[in-house]
Amino acid sequence: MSVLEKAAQVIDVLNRNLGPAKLGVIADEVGLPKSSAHRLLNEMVGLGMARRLEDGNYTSGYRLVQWGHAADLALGIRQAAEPIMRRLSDEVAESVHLHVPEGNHRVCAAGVPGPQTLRPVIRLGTILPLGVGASGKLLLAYATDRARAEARQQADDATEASWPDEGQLALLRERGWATSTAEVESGLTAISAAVLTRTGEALGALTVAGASSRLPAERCAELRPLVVGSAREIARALGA
Amino acid sequence: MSVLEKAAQVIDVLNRNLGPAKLGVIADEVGLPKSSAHRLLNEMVGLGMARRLEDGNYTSGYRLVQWGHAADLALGIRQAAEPIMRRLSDEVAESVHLHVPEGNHRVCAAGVPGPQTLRPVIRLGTILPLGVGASGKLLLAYATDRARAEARQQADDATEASWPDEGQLALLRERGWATSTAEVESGLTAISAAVLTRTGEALGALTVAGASSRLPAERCAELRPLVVGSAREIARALGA
DNA sequence: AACCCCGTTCCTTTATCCGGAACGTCGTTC
DNA sequence: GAACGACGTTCCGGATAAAGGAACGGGGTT
Repeated sequence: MSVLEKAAQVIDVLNRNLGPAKLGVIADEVGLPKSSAHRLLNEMVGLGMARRLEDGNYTSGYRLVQWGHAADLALGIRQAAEPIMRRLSDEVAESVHLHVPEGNHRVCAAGVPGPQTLRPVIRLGTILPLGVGASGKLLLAYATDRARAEARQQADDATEASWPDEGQLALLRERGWATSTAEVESGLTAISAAVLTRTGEALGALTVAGASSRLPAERCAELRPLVVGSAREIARALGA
Repeated sequence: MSVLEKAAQVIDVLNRNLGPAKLGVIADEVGLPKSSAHRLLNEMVGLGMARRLEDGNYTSGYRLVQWGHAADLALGIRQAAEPIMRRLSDEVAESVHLHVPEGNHRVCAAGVPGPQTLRPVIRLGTILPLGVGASGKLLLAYATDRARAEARQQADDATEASWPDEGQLALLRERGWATSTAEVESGLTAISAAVLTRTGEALGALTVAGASSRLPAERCAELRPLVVGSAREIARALGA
């Protein structure tokens, strides 16, 4: 295993615990001998990827924030989309996500938490499969044949069983929106609208998601035009 | 030179250009033979640190966004401080920064851009020296003797010449605020207030910065209580 | 068609990384 | 207060991954 991969795992551990972690714990979780973990962490501290607190524990370093911020700017999407998403979130009083396609999966590129206590947690950069959930199916409909085939291959049995056929995908492409209930998780309902370029490619999928009890069919129908409208607005803001 | 360091440099190049970069350019800037750069980038793409676009160019990957976001949460400061900073920025119509001490320098931990076209650029994670600028001097005043000595050693000649003596530092500690004009850059004025724990340690320095022409002495005096008040509020929000 | 610029692959040398073992240091227990 | 245990740190020879020169492929240009 390469150093880079190990470093990535260490960072993941540091971030997962959302708090300082001891050397031993890190070494354990990554599956490294203490001495190796020690050497690696020392180097990472030197490069600013990690920090060492006075009490000896390790945490994420400023360099990660720097990189993330810069990468955000490079992607650009977040800056353009978040104001619009925030407004939508206020209007519908639910959490709003934006997923972008990336190879044969999708990545969370922006998110605004809703006012509810029970709400989907937003974690930027999280990878989710195509084909699952409202935005998953929607992005699948716009994906290349190759990405679609790969995504299907990676799907688990349950997902594979309910895989949308060509007709359904064509319908989704025509409408530009999708809904899902209990696909990603039981109790979770989502309404998703495509953010399209002028040429009809999908830049991303804008999604309102919340507890199913708060989002029955009629409420979804109410929300749908708002989601579709905001998605169009984001597309415009991106110059598409 | 270690792989990790090279990877960090590659990421910096990817972020600096704020746009896709070609293999050759990256290899060049990092000072690596093409074949080595190629191998490294391939691995980074595999780990999600970089992405390859259809046209063959490389960009930052989603993993960086993920890490940055998580590191932000881990630090916690930004979440607590930004709403207060946004309000302050609205009130004073200038850019607002928050710097935290880290070893013998300071790091930009949060920022809200002001409405002006001519305004200091905010780049999270940027490292600045102690002792220079309003927040630099302020944080220097609260720094440990060791950090102070190290910072002084690293200072350039001009900075060294105007290095604050013990008396000045004591004054800054007593007041809890500082101003600077043309210290970091000519034409740039800043007013900074310390964010303190209950025990009197500095968690950070809150700074309003803008063009000197918009911030003459009397305007600074006007702004000062607002900055100090917001800094106190952030301290309270952080549970200090 | 010939050329050139880039990216890609290959392969051996080399330098880096690995991790067990031994050591220090602090806090805990008897 | 001595012995123990947990945890971090240092060291060093062997294992391994990284390096980069060289040769190849392919798309665009003169």
